[in-house]
Amino acid sequence: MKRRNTPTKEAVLEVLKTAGKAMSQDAIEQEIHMDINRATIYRVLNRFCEDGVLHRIVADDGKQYFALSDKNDNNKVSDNHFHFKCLACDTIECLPNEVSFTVPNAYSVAHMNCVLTGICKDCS
Amino acid sequence: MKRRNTPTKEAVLEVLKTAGKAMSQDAIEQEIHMDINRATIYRVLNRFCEDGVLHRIVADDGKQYFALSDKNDNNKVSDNHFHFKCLACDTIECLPNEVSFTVPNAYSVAHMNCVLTGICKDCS
DNA sequence: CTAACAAATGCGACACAATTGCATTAAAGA
DNA sequence: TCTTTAATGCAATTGTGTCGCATTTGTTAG
Ligand SMILES: [Mn+2]
Ligand SMILES: [Mn+2]
Ligand SMILES: [Zn+2]
Ligand SMILES: [Zn+2]
Repeated sequence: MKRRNTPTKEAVLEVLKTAGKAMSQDAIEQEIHMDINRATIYRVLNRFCEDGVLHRIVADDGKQYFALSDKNDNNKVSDNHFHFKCLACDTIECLPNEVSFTVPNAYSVAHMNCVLTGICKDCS
Repeated sequence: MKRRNTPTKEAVLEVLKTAGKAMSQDAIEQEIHMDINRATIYRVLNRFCEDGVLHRIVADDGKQYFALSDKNDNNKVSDNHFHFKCLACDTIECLPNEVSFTVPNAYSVAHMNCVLTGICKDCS
C-alpha cells in the first residue's frame, strides 16, 4: 500500500501548482505535455485526494475538479471554504473565505461541498 | 411556450410533495406508479426548475436532485440555503439555514450550490 | 363539438464523466 | 540484480443527462 513516485504523479501535481486553481481531469490532461491515459490520471487524482494532497470539488455541472489542499497544523485536510465558479472565464477557484454554518439539532457535518457561481474579479 | 397540464407533471410534483425531500430522477421514477419515460421526467423537472417550482441541487456524487421551492414574497426562487446529505440514510434535504458568505472584492455571486454531508437527526 | 396548433411525450441514439478488470510495466527495497 | 507489488495502458462498462424526430395530446378558437 505504500505510494511510489512516478512521473505522472509529479506532472499532475506540477500542473495544479502552476495553474493555481481547480482543474478537471481533462483540463489537466491538456496541460500535461506527456501522453498519459485518462484512467491513470483519475487514479492519480483519487490517490492524492485520499492522501490529503488534493481536495475534490464537485461543481454544478456535475464534474469533479481538483485543487491543492493546504493542510492545517494538525495535518488535517480542510475543505471548509467556499469555491467560486466564474460564469465568464469558467474558472473554478478556492476562496479564502470559510464556510460558516449552523445546522439543526442532532445533525453532524463531516464535510462540505460549497460552490458559489457568478463573476470573478478578473471578469467584472 | 405556454405550459400545459399533463398527468406526468402532476405525478412528479405529487411525489416530491409527499417525499418532502430532494429526489433524483430515478428515485422519482421509482415512486411514480406510472410508466413514464426517463427523458420525459427530466424534461418535466427542467421545466419546473425554469418556472421556479423546483430547484436543482447537485450533490457530490455529481447527480442532480430536485426539491420544491418556497418562493419568497417577490416570487423569486431562493436557493440560498444549505442542503444536507446524510451518509447513513442517503437522504438529501433542504435545511432552513441560510448560506451566509462573504467574497473578496469585485466578486459577484449569482447563485450557489452548497451541500453539507454527515449524519442527519434521524440517524444520529 | 370539431379542427388546428404547438406543447409534451416516447423512443432511440448520443455525449460525456468516471470507473473497472486485466494484462503489462516499472518503482523500491532486499 | 532479483523480487514484490504499486502503477499504468487499454478496452470495456456504467451511469447520468440530453437531443432529434415522429407521434400524441392538451388547449383554444371557430
Ligand atoms: Mn478548495
Ligand atoms: Mn433546497
Ligand atoms: Zn472570471
Ligand atoms: Zn440520515
